[in-house]
Amino acid sequence: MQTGDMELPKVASLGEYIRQQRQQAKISLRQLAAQAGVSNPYLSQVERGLRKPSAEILNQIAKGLHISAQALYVQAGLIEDREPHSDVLAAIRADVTLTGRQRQVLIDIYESFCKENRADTAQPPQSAEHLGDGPVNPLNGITPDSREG
Amino acid sequence: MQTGDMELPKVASLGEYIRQQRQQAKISLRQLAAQAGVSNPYLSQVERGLRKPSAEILNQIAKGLHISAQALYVQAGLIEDREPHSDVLAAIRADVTLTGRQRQVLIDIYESFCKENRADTAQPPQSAEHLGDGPVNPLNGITPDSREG
DNA sequence: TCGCGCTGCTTGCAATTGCAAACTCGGTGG
DNA sequence: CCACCGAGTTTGCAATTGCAAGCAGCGCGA
Repeated sequence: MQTGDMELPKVASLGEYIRQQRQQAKISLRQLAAQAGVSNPYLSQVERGLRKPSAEILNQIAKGLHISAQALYVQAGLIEDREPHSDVLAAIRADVTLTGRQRQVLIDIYESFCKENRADTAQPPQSAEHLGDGPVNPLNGITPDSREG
Repeated sequence: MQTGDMELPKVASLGEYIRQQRQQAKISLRQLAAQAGVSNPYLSQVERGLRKPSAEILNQIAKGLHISAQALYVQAGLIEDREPHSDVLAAIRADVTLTGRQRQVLIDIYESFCKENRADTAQPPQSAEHLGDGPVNPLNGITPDSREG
């Protein structure tokens, strides 16, 4: 492929995304490289968009970052953006192993994170209104089991 | 040539899957190669597991086969079929609006909750049960549903 | 019998991946 | 001052990807 005109920006955004996630996780490039099982110089090049990592490397990086490989694939433009942001709340509510109190804690934390991010970036990525904006009733249909001490 | 089929088992299943899908679609190798935008010999090698295609090629092949790229990635072992434990973890991991740190916090909290609850039900961690046939506990009314939807 | 087109497979080769080693820049302590 | 450590980067190099060209087998019409 000699005509490499439009290939660079794609991976650039991927690299920026990786770097962003890494810095938010407060770990160094070498640390992430070790956790992901890739070499540090290569990770550096990937983050700057100089190299286009293979799927395997991408997967390892995702593991090292503790994020889903799908998120990276979407960023890399390798798969279509499925559901922009899945129902974390729905999954939490549907988890029968959690006690009502635990459920409430998770929901509170998640919503506070969403709010934090919306205030932080000052640019809402997509329509995230249906999360904390509306009158979300975390206890709807779920009786707070007082079996938890 | 002695066809050493089992010499390269890793990608073999992926290649077989691609070939299967192609034959089910009733198209020739060259046709699929053209539709996917890859060379025919390379596709041949991929189908026989002699080459490990990059994510881009995989994506193009998925497009040419009119199947989801995710299916191919799963077959290639590049993404987990799904988290065996919970939908909550999957949802958290798939949420691209969270930062890595936030994600880790949520995961940690959720897992600690799970552990806490496991201690309640007195279920030991992973144990090789090939010796005694340790079946299920009779009182498990709230076993984590290990089936995805 | 040829030739033609189609199937898939094998062979070199340019380009790229991914790594080990070495390099640069800042901070800390002797 | 210099040694040391950790951050990220640069530099060659082995291994691999992915392709163009060419090869062998099979069915069909003349």
